[in-house]
Amino acid sequence: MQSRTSASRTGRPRSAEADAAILVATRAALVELGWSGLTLGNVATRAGVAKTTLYRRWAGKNELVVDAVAALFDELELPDRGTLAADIEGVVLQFAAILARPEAQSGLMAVLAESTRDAALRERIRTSVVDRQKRLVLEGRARAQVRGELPPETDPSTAARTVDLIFDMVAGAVVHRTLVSAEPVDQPWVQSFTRVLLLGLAGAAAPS
Amino acid sequence: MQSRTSASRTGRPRSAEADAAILVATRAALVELGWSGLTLGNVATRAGVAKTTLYRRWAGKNELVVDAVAALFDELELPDRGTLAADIEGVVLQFAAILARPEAQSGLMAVLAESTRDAALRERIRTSVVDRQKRLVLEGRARAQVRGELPPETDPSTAARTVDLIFDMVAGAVVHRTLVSAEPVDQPWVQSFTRVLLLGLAGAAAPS
Amino acid sequence: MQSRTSASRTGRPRSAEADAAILVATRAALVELGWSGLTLGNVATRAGVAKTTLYRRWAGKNELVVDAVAALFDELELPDRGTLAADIEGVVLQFAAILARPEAQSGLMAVLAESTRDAALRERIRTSVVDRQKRLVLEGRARAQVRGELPPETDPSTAARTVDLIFDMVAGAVVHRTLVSAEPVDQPWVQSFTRVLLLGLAGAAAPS
Amino acid sequence: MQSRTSASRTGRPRSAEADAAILVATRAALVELGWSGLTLGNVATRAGVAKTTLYRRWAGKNELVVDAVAALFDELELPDRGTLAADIEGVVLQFAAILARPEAQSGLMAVLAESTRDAALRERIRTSVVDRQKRLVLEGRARAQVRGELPPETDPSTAARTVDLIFDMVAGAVVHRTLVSAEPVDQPWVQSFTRVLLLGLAGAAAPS
DNA sequence: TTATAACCGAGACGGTACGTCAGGTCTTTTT
DNA sequence: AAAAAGACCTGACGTACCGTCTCGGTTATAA
Repeated sequence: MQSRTSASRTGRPRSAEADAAILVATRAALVELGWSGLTLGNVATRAGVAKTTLYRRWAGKNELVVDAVAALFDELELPDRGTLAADIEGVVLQFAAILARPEAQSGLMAVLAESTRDAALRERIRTSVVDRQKRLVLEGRARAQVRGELPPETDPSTAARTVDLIFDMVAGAVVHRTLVSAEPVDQPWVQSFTRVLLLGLAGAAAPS
Repeated sequence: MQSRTSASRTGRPRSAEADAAILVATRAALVELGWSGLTLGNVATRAGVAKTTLYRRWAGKNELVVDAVAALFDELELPDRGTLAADIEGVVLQFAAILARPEAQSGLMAVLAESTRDAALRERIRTSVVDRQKRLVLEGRARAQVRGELPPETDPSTAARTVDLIFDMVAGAVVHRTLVSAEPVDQPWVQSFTRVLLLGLAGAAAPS
Repeated sequence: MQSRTSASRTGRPRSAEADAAILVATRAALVELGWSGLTLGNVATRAGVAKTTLYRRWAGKNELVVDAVAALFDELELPDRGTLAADIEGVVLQFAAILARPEAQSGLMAVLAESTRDAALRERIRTSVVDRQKRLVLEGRARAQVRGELPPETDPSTAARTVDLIFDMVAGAVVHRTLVSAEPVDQPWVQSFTRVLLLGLAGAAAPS
Repeated sequence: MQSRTSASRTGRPRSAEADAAILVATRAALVELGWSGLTLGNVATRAGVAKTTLYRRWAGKNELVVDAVAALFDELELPDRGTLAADIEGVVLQFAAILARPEAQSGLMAVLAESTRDAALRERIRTSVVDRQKRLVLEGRARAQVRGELPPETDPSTAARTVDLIFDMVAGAVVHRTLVSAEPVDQPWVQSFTRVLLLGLAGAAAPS
């Protein structure tokens, strides 16, 4: 999240309550006001905290919102549903449920927009949000390999490229349907999508 | 874009040059300053136009940027490359080329973020940007049906759902790879992606 | 008021109605909005006239308001009330009645404020407003001399200085009471004032 | 001048230097630009202060100018010159000297014009400017009564009306000569004026 | 137990951009 | 050629937030 350069032994320690209150207030403000309407002064007031306290911990609006939104993705899990298809459907629905929240929608997209011009922000998003999602793809593949649904990978670099492709296809499709098409990611859509994806991957793995 | 309620016969007409200069200036400002750095005052100065002239035509930053970015998608075309796979690869590369431009990246994402809280803006984006892309999917399918690569659709509602699915998968994957993964959409990736997509669609069309 | 350089024989003649309508509208706007709230656009709309028509006749807000307010002073008259004291009381009451009007108060003072930095405006005010008042002092003195209440003047320059002094004392006291003290110029006040003034002048004319 | 509703103990205190710098800058701007040319942005720049700092202390141009000009009248004094006539001549010359300053001329008149439509502003002018002048009239009368030049007042309400009359006559005549007639208030004029005034008052006090 | 150090709230500070408005000018069609 | 209409440029308006700073005060560890 944020840290002081070195652990100072002396002085009053930072309030842990303040941190939590600020993140809660940030999400509430995102829901009510959206990204553009969110101001740090407003967040500070909601959190019952001075503006300086906020700036002591985060560099600005972008960083704060990344942390506030990243927490939403902590709940992403991959319970074993027995088959690869069921696992994928499960995680897609979870992901869609998070994306459907207003604080995620406006916050995440706006922060991505800013990240196109800010490498540090992009890195922060990657570690806080993206990698947390990608890990599920890796877990799912490993589990499917144990089950025998997928062959063990031979070439590591090919395998990495395939994971990236799957990740972009899954996350991209869900994000696009939610935010651009503004259509619900419901059970029928998820089944159709999963079917196309798995059949495509299976076909591509076979000799052309 | 924008229009007066009724064609007023009298009075000085609006300058067409101003319109063009403003959109050009907006794209230039997006490239140099990004979404958050872009100010309407700066755009007006670049365009050699008064701020009021700008506000007379657009309601605000969002609307202006939508129009400025939408023009980029006018160049999307679907030349006949002989096969469905080649057509898809061609349009994906075109789409990726547009998305790779800095003015499209920061502008488009930010405007999408705002659109999550503004229905009118969402509609404007749909008509100006999204539908222009979706049209290519429809054209591509029709052409493939003529070639015999795809069967003619039987149920119209199923067909529409399939088109939507394809659109979200194609556009979503490209957008996600470009903006979130920040990896290039190059020839190898496009070929892998197209192969998975087409095999998946073919398999899904066949009886399960 | 205003004039074209030469009587142009050709072209559409200026509307005389427009002139009157503009001045009426200006006074109405002064009453409703005051000096600072008065805008030329508003005046033009009230008068049913285009803004250009207005600028063709007056150079700006100051000049327009001077003309609009000057018309109020046309009604100043000096009917013969039989004695010098009665004449003075009459004209003071008339003057106070005009000053009590809201269009005169805010308009006149503001224009005077501007005139401190604009010689042309000061001259315009003198000819349009001030001289019209001063004339009454001259008439009153002449009438009093005919009646024998005042001796005929001997030294013209002394006489001129005396007229100026009287004028500043009369107009100044009325203006100050109305606008600064914000107290009414009523019958008792006028009588007290006139008594002090006339006794003072009589005493000063006598050898000290 | 201005004050927060209650003395807040916490928070950064307001800069006293800023206050002084703003008032100095306001007077300088009045001299250079006049009332209509004065803008709060310009004042802020001159004072080396942000525009918001200015608005935090004053509600607008009118209030600021009143305070800036009021300070000029702090120097009004009534040194004992031995006789009532000399005292009057002294204070009139002082008052005229202040009025002759360009910052007083344009600022004061314009603010008076605005005050005709703004009771709060009128009250502010009264306490800041007018009462400071009127006090001199009271002091002068008291001193003359001690000297025996004037009888002690019998009826308080008559006395008050007389003070008001004197005040309007003195201040009105000086203001009118300075701003309307645009003639200098020099020694000869002041002597003539004082002579008329005192003789008039003496005559009026005697039985008619 | 007393420094000392970092924290905390409050709120003023110098700035930047906002979106609006008025002042004047210019361009078009109509009279 | 004047008129009505309305777009145009300029520049000020008053507001909102920004991110920084200066206060008076509050916890902590360290001497």
